[in-house]
Amino acid sequence: MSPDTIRYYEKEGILPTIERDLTGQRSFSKDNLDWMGLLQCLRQTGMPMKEMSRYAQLVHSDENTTTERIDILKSHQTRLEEKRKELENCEVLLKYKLSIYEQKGDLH
Amino acid sequence: MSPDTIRYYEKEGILPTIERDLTGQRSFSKDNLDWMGLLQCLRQTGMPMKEMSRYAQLVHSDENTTTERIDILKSHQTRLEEKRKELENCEVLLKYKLSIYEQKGDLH
DNA sequence: CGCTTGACTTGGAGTTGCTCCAAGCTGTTA
DNA sequence: TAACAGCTTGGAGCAACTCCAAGTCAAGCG
Repeated sequence: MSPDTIRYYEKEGILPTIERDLTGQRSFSKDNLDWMGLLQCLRQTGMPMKEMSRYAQLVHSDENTTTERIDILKSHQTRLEEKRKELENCEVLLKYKLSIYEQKGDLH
Repeated sequence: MSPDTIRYYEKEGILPTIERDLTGQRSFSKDNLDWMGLLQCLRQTGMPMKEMSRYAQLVHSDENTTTERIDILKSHQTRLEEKRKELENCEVLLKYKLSIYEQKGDLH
């Protein structure tokens, strides 16, 4: 995660305000790093900011928000399924195109 | 593909200017549709516009651009590999989180 | 010790890739 | 005939970064 991205996430409230050392630079706690790992994982695989934001809100809430959190994670699982299918389709198409280029050398 | 996206791709030169019928609406040829299918496939799986743009340019070029086209497609294959790994990591993490929610009910 | 290099800090502007909007035209269906 | 769906346009808006200039600081090197 780039410092720019971190600042952006802080501003959006998805990351907590991270502690600074004596010179004013961010110093990440183990907890911070774990949370950032999860965020990165979710974001990389296409969860929208709004959903991550909501999840962060739930995590920091006092109330029992377990069921909604589970809903969010499960709906992300189905998103992963779709992404996997897209990847597989694309792989098949690429292999086909490449096999044609190897044989003949022209076809878009 | 939404009409908005199509217009955008036309403007960027990734789609050719598509023929219109008597009433001025786009009428897609089989060729158009094939090409759009490929674009959608590549885009969904994370190829940047610039690269698609370059590929489109090569396809419409008179010269023999086969080797560069192959390079582009192969480099996209490795991109797919990375994406697959990201998906798998995320899947593992989600399963872990969900298992914990099911047991205990709290952990971000 | 001084100097350079590199990585961070800030607010704000710029970029990518759509996505939506208002206003208008066309063909279909009731 | 009237309403409706779906297209057309240029241009505005949006998500999620990404880059920029100007500045601070710590470590490494001669």
